[in-house]
Amino acid sequence: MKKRKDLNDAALEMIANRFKLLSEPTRLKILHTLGDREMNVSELVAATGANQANVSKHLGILYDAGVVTRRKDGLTVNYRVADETIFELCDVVCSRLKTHFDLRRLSLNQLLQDIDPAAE
Amino acid sequence: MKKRKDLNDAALEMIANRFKLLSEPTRLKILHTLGDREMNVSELVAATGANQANVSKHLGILYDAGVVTRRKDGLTVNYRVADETIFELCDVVCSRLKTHFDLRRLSLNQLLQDIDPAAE
DNA sequence: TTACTATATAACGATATAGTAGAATACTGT
DNA sequence: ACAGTATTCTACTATATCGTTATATAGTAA
Repeated sequence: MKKRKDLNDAALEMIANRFKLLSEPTRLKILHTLGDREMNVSELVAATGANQANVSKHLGILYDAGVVTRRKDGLTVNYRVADETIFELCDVVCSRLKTHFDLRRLSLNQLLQDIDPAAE
Repeated sequence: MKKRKDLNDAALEMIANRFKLLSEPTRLKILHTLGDREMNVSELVAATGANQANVSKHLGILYDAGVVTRRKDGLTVNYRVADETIFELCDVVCSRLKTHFDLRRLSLNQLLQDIDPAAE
């Protein structure tokens, strides 16, 4: 009983950690810049406009979490997204945000029409 | 072009904020305790074992983000999950974690068998 | 070896936020 | 009005982490 509770808490913590990975704009930008391609750090720095050390740090975090793979090739290190569910998660959030905004826009239009039915 | 980049950055930030909501174990616990029911703060405090002020604070955060609705009834305040995509997101993460562990278990079994084929 | 490049790491300041204790608010019943 | 209860709000501490600068490491080429 206590054990089960602990297990659940541990599971919740793992799930939370997964979400925390995606809760930073810079990391999301790196992941979406990567897409399904393989890119090295310099390319990611150029594409994202972020600081090199910062990009490297975030890539390290993503690598430790198993979200990206790393392939060393001479001087450069190539990264690639290893966990496709990342994009699935982002899609769900995007859809949700979109419908949210659509609903708000509808409400706004309704409000505007209530205020001045003649206007278009 | 610059405008589009800014827009994208804004979008990424909104998505990141959405994930940040789910990146705290206590909030996840509250949401999963709620499920599809309506519960008041005291019930959530009892069910989660968290501090009352803490539960209230997290509920406020979730309310501001539109994840839960709030219905006042006399002394108590009843909360309910308003954004079902939350559970969809958690499901995706859970599946991912499960397959991850399954793969690790398979690798481990393979390793054990490689070491000692006679053992079962 | 020396110079150069790509990446990772260390150390630091700034910021954000979780959790908590206590005060303040809102409602109910007497 | 008064007492009691449910909830929120207000500081406050502790911790985590982002971004940055400077440095270290690893590979390449001369």
